[in-house]
Amino acid sequence: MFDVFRKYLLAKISLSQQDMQRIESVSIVKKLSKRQYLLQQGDVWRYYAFVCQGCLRSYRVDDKGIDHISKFSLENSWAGDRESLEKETASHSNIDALEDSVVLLFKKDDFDNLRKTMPVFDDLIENLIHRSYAVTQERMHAAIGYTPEEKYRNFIKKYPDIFNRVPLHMIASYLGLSFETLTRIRSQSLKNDRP
Amino acid sequence: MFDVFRKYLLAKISLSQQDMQRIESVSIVKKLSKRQYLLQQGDVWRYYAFVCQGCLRSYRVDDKGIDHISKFSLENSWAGDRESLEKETASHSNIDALEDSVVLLFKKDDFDNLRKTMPVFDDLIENLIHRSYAVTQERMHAAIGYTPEEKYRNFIKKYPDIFNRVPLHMIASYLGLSFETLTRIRSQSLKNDRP
DNA sequence: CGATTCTTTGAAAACAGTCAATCTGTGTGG
DNA sequence: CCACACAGATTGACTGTTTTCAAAGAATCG
Repeated sequence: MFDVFRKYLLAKISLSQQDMQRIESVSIVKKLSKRQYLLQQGDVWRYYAFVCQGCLRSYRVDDKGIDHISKFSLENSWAGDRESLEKETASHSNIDALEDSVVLLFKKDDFDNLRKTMPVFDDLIENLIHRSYAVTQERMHAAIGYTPEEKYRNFIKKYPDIFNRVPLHMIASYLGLSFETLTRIRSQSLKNDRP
Repeated sequence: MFDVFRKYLLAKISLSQQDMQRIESVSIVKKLSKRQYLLQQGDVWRYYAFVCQGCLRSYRVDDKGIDHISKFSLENSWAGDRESLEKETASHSNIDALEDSVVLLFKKDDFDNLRKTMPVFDDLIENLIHRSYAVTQERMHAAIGYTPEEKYRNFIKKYPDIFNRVPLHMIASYLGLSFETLTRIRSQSLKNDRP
C-alpha cells in the first residue's frame, strides 16, 4: 500500500531510496471498512493521513443533529483535522469512510521529523498546506457568494471524480443545501444544457 | 508606528533588541486614507502586512458586480492575500481602508529571511497561519451550517469590536446576506433578547 | 428477495431577496 | 452657517426560492 504514496511523492519531488525508506519505516497502514470512523469528535487528532485507496468524508454535527460535510478525501489526497493536530485540542469533526479504504498514518512527531531533515519533503508539505488554505478560501467565497445552482455547477466542474462517487445528499450537505433542492437544480440544469 | 508592532511582538515572544532592530529595519510604513486601496484585483500581492491603526477590508467582486467581503483587519491583525503571495499569481481580491489607517509592510524576501534566522519569530508566524486556517474553516462551517440569525449572533459574539466599527451592510456582505435581511434579523433579535 | 439507502416529485409553508420609499446623521461646498 | 448631497439604516409590500413534509419510485446490498 505504501506504493501509492511512493508514486505520489515521486511525481512531485525526487527522493533517494534511503529517504523513501525512512518515510516508509514510520508509516502506519490503516484499513477502514465502509462507515468506519477514522476520527470522532471529542478525540484529539494526532496524525498526518494520506488516503491510498477509497474515500473519506470529514463532517461536523450541529446542535440539531444535522451533518455538515467539510471535505471529501479520495485516494491520493489527505485527511485529518489540522486544528486539532496543531493545538492538541478535542476535534469538532468526524471522519469516516464512504467506501472500504486504506489510509497511511504518520505520527506527528515522526512526520515533523521527516520534514525537518528533508527539505524537499518539507517544501511539498508546506505547499500542500498553502493549497488547502486556498481551497478553503475559495470554498468560503462560493458559500457566501454563489447561488445554489452556481454552487452545484462549480462543484461538478471542480470535482467530477467526487461527484461520480458520493451520494447526492452528501454533496448537498457539502454545499449547504437541502438534498431536495439539489435534485431539483440538477433536473433543471439538465434541461438547460440540452434545449 | 513601529511601536504598535513591537508591542504586539513582545506580548507573544521575547526578542533581543538586536532582533527587534532587524525587524524594524526592513519594515515599511504605509499610510492609507479612507477608501484607499492596498491591493487591487489583478495585481500580485508581495508583502506581509500588519495593521497598526485603522481598519481594512478584503473583498472580491463577483460577475454581477457585487462585493463579497472575506475579511476585516483591525489594528493588531494581519492583511493580505496569502495565495497571491505564495504562488505569485494575480490576486482575486481587493483590499481597501475603511478608515484612515497605517500598515506595516514587509517584503516577502525580507520577511522569510527574518523567519529563517529567528526561530521564535518563525514559530509565531507559523502559529498565526494555523490560526487563520482554523478561522477560515470555522467561517466556512458557519456559512454552510448556520441560519442567518445564527450567523449574525455568532458574528457579534466573536467580533464585537468589528461589529461596532463597520457599517451594517458590510457585515451583511461578510455573512452572505442582503442588508435588509440583516436589519430585520437585528430588530427581531432585540425583541427576543428583551421579552 | 427483502431491507436499507438513495433519489425523485409534489404541495404547502417559511423565508430571504428585491424594489421602493423614508429617515437619519455626517460632512462638504456654496 | 446653512443647504444639500451622500452614506447608512429602517420599513413595507411583493416576488421568487428554498425548505419542509410526505409519498413513492429506483437502486444497491446482504
